Amino acid sequence: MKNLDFLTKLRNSGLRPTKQRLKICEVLFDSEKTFHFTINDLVKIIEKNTNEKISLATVYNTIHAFNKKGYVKEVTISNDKTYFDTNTTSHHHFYDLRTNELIDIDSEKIQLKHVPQPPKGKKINGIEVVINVREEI
Amino acid sequence: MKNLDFLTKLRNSGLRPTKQRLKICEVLFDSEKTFHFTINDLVKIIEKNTNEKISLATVYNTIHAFNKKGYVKEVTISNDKTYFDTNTTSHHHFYDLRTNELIDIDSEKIQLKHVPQPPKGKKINGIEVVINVREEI
DNA sequence: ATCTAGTTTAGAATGATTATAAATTAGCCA
DNA sequence: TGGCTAATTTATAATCATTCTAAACTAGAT
Repeated sequence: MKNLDFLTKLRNSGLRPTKQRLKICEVLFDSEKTFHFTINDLVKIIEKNTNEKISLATVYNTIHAFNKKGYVKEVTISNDKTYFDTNTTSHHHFYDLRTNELIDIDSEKIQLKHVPQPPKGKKINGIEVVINVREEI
Repeated sequence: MKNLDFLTKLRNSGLRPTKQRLKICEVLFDSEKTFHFTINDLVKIIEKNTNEKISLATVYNTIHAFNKKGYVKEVTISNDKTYFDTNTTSHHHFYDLRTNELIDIDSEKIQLKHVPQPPKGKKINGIEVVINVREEI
């Protein structure tokens, strides 16, 4: 994706294309592969990349906005840090309990035999499967 | 379960049966049904129940010890609070995104068609399925 | 009854996240 | 283009869950 595209992508979603947001787009979406990150990871990547400071608050704001728009996806894995994923397609994860490493599992690789009936008055909003793993002994 | 049993249960696992730990056992394991709780929930329940203060640190310590022993189970659902479950059997959850309510799903109700191969050198340590739900519109 | 290691405790420290409010900037309009 | 306004960025403070600390207390052994 080109920088121009990020500009229109942002505009189209009602977000002003600021220098900071364009940089964040570049880091997140100009990569061959999708990846997982924390807010802190992202700040470090950007600052190393640009030699400029970016405010933590800006990164929080932007990532939350992107999450709402569906440009990134929050992954609920750990209770002490929030991870995000640039892979927004439906998929699942291996999670290494030792190293906190997250590894994608393609959606097709996991299928439930039966999807249980949701509680009365509630509608299913998504299914998350996490397979915890450890290094073999 | 009787108080005497908690005493031996604690002793057998190398935990001294203190007043605080016995009270925590009573609240957690003397219930008809299993339930989900946060540390704060538990402190409130105990203090209402006994009209005495219990230190937050004690509850953290004890629940972590119980978690290690497998007497409670940590549930990874939310990024901002840690939930525990007195149901330590293998099972899964509905999670209401609006109300943060957790509802058990029996293990038999959920089966994977295929369990994917774990990454090289890693061993599967457990599978967690969370079905997110919302109130119907 | 005494001693020691295990526990409890209040309060401080930490670390992620959110709130605040002042300074800056994008986009609009004349 | 210049100026206006609302959106955005920013540093910093505030919040909140959790962990740490070190002093006081207690269970269980001798």
